[in-house]
Amino acid sequence: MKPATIRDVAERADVSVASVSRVLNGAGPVTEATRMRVLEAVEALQYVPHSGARSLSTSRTNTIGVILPDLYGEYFSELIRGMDVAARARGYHLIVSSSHDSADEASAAIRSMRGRVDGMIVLSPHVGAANLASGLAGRTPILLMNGGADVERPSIVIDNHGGAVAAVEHLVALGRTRIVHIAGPTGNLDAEARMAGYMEAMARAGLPPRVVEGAFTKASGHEAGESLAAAAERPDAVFAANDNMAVGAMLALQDAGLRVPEDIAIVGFDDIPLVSLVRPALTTLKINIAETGKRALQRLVGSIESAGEVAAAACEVVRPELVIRPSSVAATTPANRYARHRSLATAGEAISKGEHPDDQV
Amino acid sequence: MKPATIRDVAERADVSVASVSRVLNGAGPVTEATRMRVLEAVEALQYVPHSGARSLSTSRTNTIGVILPDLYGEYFSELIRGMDVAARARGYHLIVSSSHDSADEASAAIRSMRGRVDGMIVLSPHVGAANLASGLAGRTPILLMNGGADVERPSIVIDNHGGAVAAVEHLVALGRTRIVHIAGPTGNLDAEARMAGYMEAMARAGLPPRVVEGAFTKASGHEAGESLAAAAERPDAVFAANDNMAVGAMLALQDAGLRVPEDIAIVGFDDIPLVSLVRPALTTLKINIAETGKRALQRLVGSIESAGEVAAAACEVVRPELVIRPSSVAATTPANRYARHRSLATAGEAISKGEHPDDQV
DNA sequence: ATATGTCATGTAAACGGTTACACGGACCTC
DNA sequence: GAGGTCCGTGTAACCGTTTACATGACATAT
Repeated sequence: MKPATIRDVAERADVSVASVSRVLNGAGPVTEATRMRVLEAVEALQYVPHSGARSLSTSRTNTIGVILPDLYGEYFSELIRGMDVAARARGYHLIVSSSHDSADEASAAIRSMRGRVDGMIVLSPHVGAANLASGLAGRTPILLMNGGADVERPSIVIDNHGGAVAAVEHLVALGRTRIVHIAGPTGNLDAEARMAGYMEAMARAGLPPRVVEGAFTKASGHEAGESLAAAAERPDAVFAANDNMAVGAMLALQDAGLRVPEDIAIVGFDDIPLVSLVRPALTTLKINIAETGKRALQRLVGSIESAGEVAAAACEVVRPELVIRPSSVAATTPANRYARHRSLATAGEAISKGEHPDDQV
Repeated sequence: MKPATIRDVAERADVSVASVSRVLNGAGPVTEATRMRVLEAVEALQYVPHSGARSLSTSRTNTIGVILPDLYGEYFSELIRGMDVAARARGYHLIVSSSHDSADEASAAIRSMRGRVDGMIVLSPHVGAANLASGLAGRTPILLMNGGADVERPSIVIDNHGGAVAAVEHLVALGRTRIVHIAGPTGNLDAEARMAGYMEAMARAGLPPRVVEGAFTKASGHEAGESLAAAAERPDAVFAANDNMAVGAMLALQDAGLRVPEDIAIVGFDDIPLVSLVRPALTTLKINIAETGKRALQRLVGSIESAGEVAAAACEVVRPELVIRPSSVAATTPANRYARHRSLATAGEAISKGEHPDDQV
C-alpha cells in the first residue's frame, strides 16, 4: 500500500489540497472546523508530507550538512552534539559525513551533499581544503571550521597560536626549560599554527625548541613519549598539540618510570572530557567544544535565513583558555585530587551543564 | 542567479532532458559523443541534480536516519563512525538526531524524520520505546538497537545478560566474594539486563548481591565509588554496568587510597577506547562498537533494497567478549603495562584497524 | 436594493527530476 | 528494395508539495 498523499487527505476531509497544506503549515486562514477535519484525516491515513516534494516547491531542505575529517576521539563527538541541539531547536536536520582523511574524500562528500542541504559546515584541516570547499559548494552557503584563519569567508577558527604561546609561557613560568613539542600531522593547519606558537614563545623565552612528530592520535603520542623517555637529554616538560597525544605521551612517560609533573610536566590542547579523568588530570587549553559547534550552526542558519542580506562574512575567533590541572602543577593534597580538578576547571556553560553531566567530572 | 536545472543542461548540450538523465545515472544507452557534450554542459553550468526532485520521482531518498539517546561518551561516536563508513560505501547519507533522553523527544525526532529517510536505526533504551518506534515509523523500515530482545522486529541486541554473568564469574574465579554492582539508570533495558545477569550469577555462586545506583555517566560512577569507599563493609570487587561508570568509580576508589586491583577489582562493560588508557587499564566486556554500527546499517539497507521480499525479521545478538586487563588481575610487570594491554586486548577487525588507529592504543 | 470588503476555500501552475513510450535512422536479411 | 531489428534520442506524463490567483459566500456600508 502506497503512502497517503496530500490529495488523499484532502479527499477524505472533503476539502482542497490547499486547505490541507494551510492547516499543516499553519499558514493562511482556516476555519476551526476544517482544521479539525483535516487533522483527523491526517491521523486516520497516517499521512506524512513527502519532504522531497516539499523541498521541490519551497527549494528548502531544512537540512545542514557537516563534513568531518573523522569522528574519532571525543572532539568531534562533542562538536556534533552541540550542533545537533542547536539544529533541532531551529527545525533543522543534520547530515553528517565523517572519516575523510584526504582532500579527495572530503570533496566527494561535499559534492554528494550539494542539492540536499541548505548549507554546510566543513571541518577540513588540510591545506587548501578551504578553497576547495568553497569552490565545490557552489551556491550552497558554507561555514568553515578549518585551521587557517580565513578572513574572506564565513568561518570559525581557534586561536591556535595564542593558545600554544599560553601553554609555553605557563611551563616557562613553572621554571621548565627543556620543553618539547609533540606536533600534529603536517599539512594540518591547526597543528601547524600550534607549532608556530610554540616556536615563537620558545624563541621569546630564549629556549631552544625541540619538536617530535605526531599525528593527533593517542598512539602517536605514546610513541613520542617512549622516544622522549629514552632520549639522552630528557625534557622536563611536554606541550602536545592535542589532548589525545598528551594522554598517550603521559602514559608512555609514566610507564618509563617518570613522575608527572615532578619529573616532567605535560600540557595538552582542546580539553576533551577525557583529560580530567586521567591521573594526573591534564593541564590543557580549553575550547568549549559543544558550544563552538552550536555557535557554528547558529551562524550558518542565520546566513541561510537572511538569504540575500549582507551575510557578514566575518571570521570568528575562539580563544582557548588555559586550565591548570595537576599534570603541570603538583597537587597539594594528592589524596583529594578529584575535588581539585573540579574546582580548577572553569564552569561549563549552558550546553554542557544542562545536558551533558559528564563534562563536569 | 538560480541554480541550473536539468533542462538548462539539456539545452546547452543540445540534447533532451532524458539523455541528460541517462548520462547522469549511467542508465540507458547513450553515444559517447552525447555523453561528452552532456558532461561538459554539466561542468560549465555547475549543475547539481536537485535531490528533492529526484526523490519525488524515484521515491527514494538514499538517506538513513539514526535516532540516538545522546551522543555523549565514546560509545555512540564509535557507533556512528561504523555506520557512516558503511553508509557511504552504499551511497547512503546519514541523518543523525541525538540527545533524546525522554521517549517524547525520541518520538518527535522519529516523526520529523518520516518522509525524509528510507529507513531508520533507533537506539532507544527506554522501556516501551521499541513499540513506540515501530508504531511511529509507519511504513518506514526500522531497525531497533535498544536493549530488550525483541524477536518480532528486525533488531540487533547485545547479550547483556550473558556478559554480566561472564563478568561476575570472572571475579568469582579470582576469589572475590564481596562483589558490588553499580547499576545503570532504571528504565534502561540494557542496564536492567546487565543487572539481572549480575543477580543470577551471584545467586548461582552463593554470594549476596549488593547494588548501588548509577546513571551510566562518569559522574554517577564516581559518586558510587565514593560511597563504596566510605561504606562499613568494603567490597573487594565492582562490576559496573558500563565503562563510563567503571572509570568514574575507579578514580574515586583510588583517590580514597584503595589499590586496584589488589584491594578492589573493577570490571566494566562496552570496551570504549578510553578504558585501555586509564591506569590500571580496565577489564571489560568488549563489544565491537563500530562493527556493530556497520552491521546495523548493512542490515537496514539490505531490507530496504530487497523491498517486498521476506525481510527476515530476525533479532541478531551480539555477544560481548571478556577482555581481561590489569584492573582485575594485577600486572606481572608493572613497568611495562602498556605492552601488556595491547597483547591482552583482542585484535580489532577491519574498521578499527584500518581506519581508526586509536582503538589500538 | 446594490456596491464593497473580507475571508475561507478551491483551482491550477509551477518546482526539477525520471522514465514509459514513441519515433526515426542505420543496418541486416531475404 | 521491402521488411524487420536494434538502438539512440525525444516527448510528455507523472511524482507530491506549495502558493498565486480566482471564486463565491457573507457581512457591512451606502
